[in-house]
Amino acid sequence: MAKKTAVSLASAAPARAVDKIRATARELFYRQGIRAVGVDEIVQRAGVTKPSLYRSFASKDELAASYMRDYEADFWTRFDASAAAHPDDPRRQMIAYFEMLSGRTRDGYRGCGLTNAVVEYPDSDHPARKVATGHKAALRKRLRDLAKAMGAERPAELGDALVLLIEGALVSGQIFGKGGPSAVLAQTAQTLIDAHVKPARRSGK
Amino acid sequence: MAKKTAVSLASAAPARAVDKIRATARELFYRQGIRAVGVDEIVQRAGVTKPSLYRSFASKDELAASYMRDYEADFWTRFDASAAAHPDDPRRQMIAYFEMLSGRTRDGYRGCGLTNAVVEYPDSDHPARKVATGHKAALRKRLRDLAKAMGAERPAELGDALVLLIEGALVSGQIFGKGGPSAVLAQTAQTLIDAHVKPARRSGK
DNA sequence: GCTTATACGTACCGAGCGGTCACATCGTCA
DNA sequence: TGACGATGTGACCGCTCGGTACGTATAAGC
Repeated sequence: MAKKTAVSLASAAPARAVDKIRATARELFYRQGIRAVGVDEIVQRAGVTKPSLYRSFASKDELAASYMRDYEADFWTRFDASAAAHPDDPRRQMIAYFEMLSGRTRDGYRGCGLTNAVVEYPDSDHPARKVATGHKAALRKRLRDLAKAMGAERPAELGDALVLLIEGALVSGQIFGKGGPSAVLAQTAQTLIDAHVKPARRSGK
Repeated sequence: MAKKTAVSLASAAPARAVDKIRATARELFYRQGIRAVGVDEIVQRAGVTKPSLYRSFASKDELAASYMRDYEADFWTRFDASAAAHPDDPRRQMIAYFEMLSGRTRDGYRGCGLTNAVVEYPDSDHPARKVATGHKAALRKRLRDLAKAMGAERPAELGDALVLLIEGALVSGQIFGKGGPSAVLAQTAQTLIDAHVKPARRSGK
């Protein structure tokens, strides 16, 4: 009842099988890990059937790769949101991201889906791992560009230091849980930036 | 031939089944991940049989927990070696560890077995995860103590910053491989320590 | 020499895995 | 009305998973 026509009325959920699969796989893969979740569980929780899954995805590995792409898109959405809050101030952009991340990695955080996938699949040929490592390379470049924009003396070094810090926060969140070391995240980033962006023309603080 | 009596002649290898299982499981679990390795593969590569495994370990999960304990012992061996090289100089001890770690996380590094296990097993009841998180808590405390010994103004904060850095290096090593951000590891640690251990009485540099 | 305990192997189990098949059903648009 | 695309049904595949019942070799102890 009341669930009829009007298919393309923007977000008037048609709820296609493939979309339900993506959403469910995403939730289960992220929460429990990719290897730990079977395709049967996915289709059951999604309320669809296995042939529907394999009509849209060539294999479980490809579904995992698709999950990676979706996760990556969300990552950049969050990352860009921090940047958009402070236009023309790369330093504040960076700190804003770390503050957001500090909050995110505190509670029942399960880490970064992309980092977790790299850990789960050491084989560099795995489609999910390829997406994940590609994203990390892009993030590394982005941080280096940001470091350059901040006026760091050696941008590549500051960028890499921030990579280490971010990955550390991502993984420490799920190791230590609530009272974990992520509380010092933003302050630590601040310290590193201060050390690399020396004297003249510091925007924040 | 020549492989008879003399069982307890110290290290005159009797090569018991359980030892071969531990060594093989360790190698496979570390390289491929715990979930990715079946008990059949372990016993086959170890040259033993399944009942031999289950006579020494209650389950695969318990074997994984045993692997965690072995890995942890090796971790502390490496950690203590860095410390022993610079007695009575906590600052140099810490830097020495980071330098060693920077080298380790460069080549075909597969990350920290303990961290990887936490990622693989999000369920906090899993025996392997319990060992791993227990170890990480001990490491955190150890770093805090070291920060205190260095004379840090806020030891807990420096300790936690170093936790983030270490975990970041551990996981970045397997994400980025050879040219990864671990190259800046020791320098970054130095920067953080310098910022926390303020003016008077700095040993190194 | 016979027993006993220790250490190990052969063969097997039920269940779940990822993946596929032929066919039935439903709603949509022409 | 008829054809089409998307989905569900239910059965099935070969394989691998973690785990076990039971038989066998060996070396020490009396």
